[in-house]
Amino acid sequence: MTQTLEQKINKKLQQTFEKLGLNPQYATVKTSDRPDLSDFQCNGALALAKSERKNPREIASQIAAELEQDQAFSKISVDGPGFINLSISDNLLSDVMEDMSQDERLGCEKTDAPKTVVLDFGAPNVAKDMHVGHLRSAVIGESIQRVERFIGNKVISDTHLGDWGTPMGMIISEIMLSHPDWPFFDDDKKDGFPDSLPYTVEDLTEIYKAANARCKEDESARQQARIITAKFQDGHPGYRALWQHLRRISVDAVKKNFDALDVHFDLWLGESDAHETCYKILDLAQEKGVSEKDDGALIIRLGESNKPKPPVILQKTDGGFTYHITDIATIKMRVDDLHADEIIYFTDKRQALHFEQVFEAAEKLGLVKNVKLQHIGFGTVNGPDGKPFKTRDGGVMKLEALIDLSKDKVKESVPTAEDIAKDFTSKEEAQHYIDNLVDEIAIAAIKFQDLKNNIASGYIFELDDFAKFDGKTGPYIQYAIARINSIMRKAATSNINEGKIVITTKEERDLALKLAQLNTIIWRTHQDKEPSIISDYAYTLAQTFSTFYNAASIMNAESAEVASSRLRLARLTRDVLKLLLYLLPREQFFILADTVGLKSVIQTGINRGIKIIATEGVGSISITAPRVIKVNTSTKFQTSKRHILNSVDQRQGANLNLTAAKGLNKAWFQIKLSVTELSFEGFFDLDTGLKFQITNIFKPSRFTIVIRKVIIIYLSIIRRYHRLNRHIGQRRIDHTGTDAGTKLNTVCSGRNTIIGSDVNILVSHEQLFHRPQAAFIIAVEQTGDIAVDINFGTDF
RNA sequence: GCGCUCUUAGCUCAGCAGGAUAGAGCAACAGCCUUCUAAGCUGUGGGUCGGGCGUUCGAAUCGCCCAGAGCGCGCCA
Repeated sequence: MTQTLEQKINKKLQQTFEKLGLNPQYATVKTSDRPDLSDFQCNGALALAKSERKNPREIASQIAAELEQDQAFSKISVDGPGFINLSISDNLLSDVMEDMSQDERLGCEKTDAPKTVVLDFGAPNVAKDMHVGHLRSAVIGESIQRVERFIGNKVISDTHLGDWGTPMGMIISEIMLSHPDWPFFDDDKKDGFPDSLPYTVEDLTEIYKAANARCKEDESARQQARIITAKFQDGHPGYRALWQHLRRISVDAVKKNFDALDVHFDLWLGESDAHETCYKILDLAQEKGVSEKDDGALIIRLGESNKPKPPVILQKTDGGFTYHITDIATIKMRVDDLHADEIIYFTDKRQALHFEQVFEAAEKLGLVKNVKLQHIGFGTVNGPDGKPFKTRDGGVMKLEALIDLSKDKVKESVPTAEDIAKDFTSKEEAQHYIDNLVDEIAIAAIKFQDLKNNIASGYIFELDDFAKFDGKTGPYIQYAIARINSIMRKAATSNINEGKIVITTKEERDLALKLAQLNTIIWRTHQDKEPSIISDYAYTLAQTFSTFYNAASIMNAESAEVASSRLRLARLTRDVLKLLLYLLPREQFFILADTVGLKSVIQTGINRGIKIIATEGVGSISITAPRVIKVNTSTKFQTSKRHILNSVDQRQGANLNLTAAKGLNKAWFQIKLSVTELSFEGFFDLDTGLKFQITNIFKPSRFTIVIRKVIIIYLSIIRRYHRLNRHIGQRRIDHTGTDAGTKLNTVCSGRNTIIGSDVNILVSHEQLFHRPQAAFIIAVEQTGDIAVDINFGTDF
């Protein structure tokens, strides 16, 4: 078993503490809050100062002096009120990295006392649509399931179906109304019931809705449902047979849903399975003398007498069982049959009181002697108004509706099947590809939203933001993996091999230190049952890697040793990131990671907005136009001295008109084009690529037009072309319309300045992917009105 | 009425077994493509951590009070 860095340091510290006769309880380090001062810090001296009645700095100095002898530390200092700042030597760090990179478990500890952990999450109801709450429960539960398994616990996950209550009676009653002749409803029939039902899960939800509506307005229907519920729970053969079908149809559908989310259960038990045990609970309550009759119901009183809690109701006045007793019975079963050491529930935090009651009652019944019960409550998924996400008409947001909503959002930024048809053998195939893509992006994005925030706090579902690929998102993490994969591919072809890790730069050091935190992170996630710890770490690790990646080349390092070392570090980073994504669980993104070429272009061309920034004069106030302008349309702008006056939403053709107001001496338009976005607006011709054209600048003799960066774009494209070995985009630059009176505006002179009024560039789609942003700066000096038309399209 | 949770940058959120200069992402602004995927990197601006009192050498973090928001409270699950 390899030791993690933190463990190694703690061990050294403990020895020192013991040697000095100090309580080793405080001999722990944590990652430094001040990375400028040290790698790790120990606050033990501050804590000890109180009990030892000594000056904390004195204790700290004593410890520091002792540690000085150890070669493992490169720097030890006592700062502030008594922090011990420790920096470790590069040798130790590289040793730890070596261990980690050769360990299958990436240096992560496995528990030496495996426990049986029962996880209760998902909790769908038969014949009811799943809603966003189920989604959170499932995603969070699945993540914890994977973490627990990874650290070596035995996990039994149970979805705990809602398959037993009054809703069942309501549905049976509703079906009875429309098919009274069905054999299920023959009270005397004992067996030989039909072995299938002509219903789909959609039918069932419709039936439930109808039943619900009926019961809401009609007391006799309600009464009828209650009677049927009682008979059904009591074992009425026909109702039971019908119910079996209902349950199966629902479970099949729910399984499909969960599979799509990559959520899996060991057991599909439900409330029904606890029914028999409920009677045992009643006996047990009697035996322990903790229950009493109150208002006709059998209850257990909870809380202190001066501070009572709402009681648990074991049995209703009509003799029916409540979900209190069902949950208590389920605990008993999990303890007796599954030998659970821990039972963890993942539900909406609004159920916190319910579980408090159930746990306390279970305690009183003597069921929790050898088991730890825990309820992890999560916050609600909220809409833009900060309140629980509802459908437009105020109903509960269904899971499928949410996914559809997300898909629609994703579709906005993904090309249509027609756009990519040429890359596939048939249109159907293209459509299929796009549909899958939209599915995956949408679901992955939803899951990411669920896991990136602290689970207890709920979050606002930002439909506009969630499909973005920038910043703290899943794709960011994945992108780091993609880059590493790319490096490794290249390394393999250029015969560069991994080698011993040596620390030569700050960036390497930072990355290594970050990697060394893995074990702590996973164990903290286990302890807190908080997947966002992993998600957060994955993000910062990817960030640290990006900095490392940008700071120095891996393939072209100063020496072969450094290259080999960096390669190993990169590979280790990738392995860690993959593990983290697995634990989150977000494998979907891997589809993105290793793809190159057109499919990548499509997959990644999401939300690349077109920015239009018009700047007035030099050093003046910047004016920002509406952020995203779709260029299948024309948007008209007028600039004044301070701001754009109008953004007229008259869009036609592929023109973008910029108009400066009268009386301006100088006007600048800086137009940033996001090329991939264009490509998805129908101007993406797979054969000819995309053309930009800047044309029709009025009164060319009267002002200067400088366009720069165009050539830079072009050059970059050439480079990409050679590397990708794909067909080159053509390029044509015309200088028509330039006249002798044109003068160069030095302010924006670049090395590739073109003076002209017409520029055509043709770019191919592969290149667009790699060069998604192009910028033109058009500087205009004039006295009258200016208008610049920019055409985007393939047909000029 | 009783109870639970929350309030940190313009927005969405981290940080909370007390610790040294409160962090990210988005948005804004300025740079960076002849170099391993620019979905990126570097930098700038932006906060009296809802308010008050207390405990402490030291409080976003612990306690009390107040304000605001949300949620839950015996026969629905």
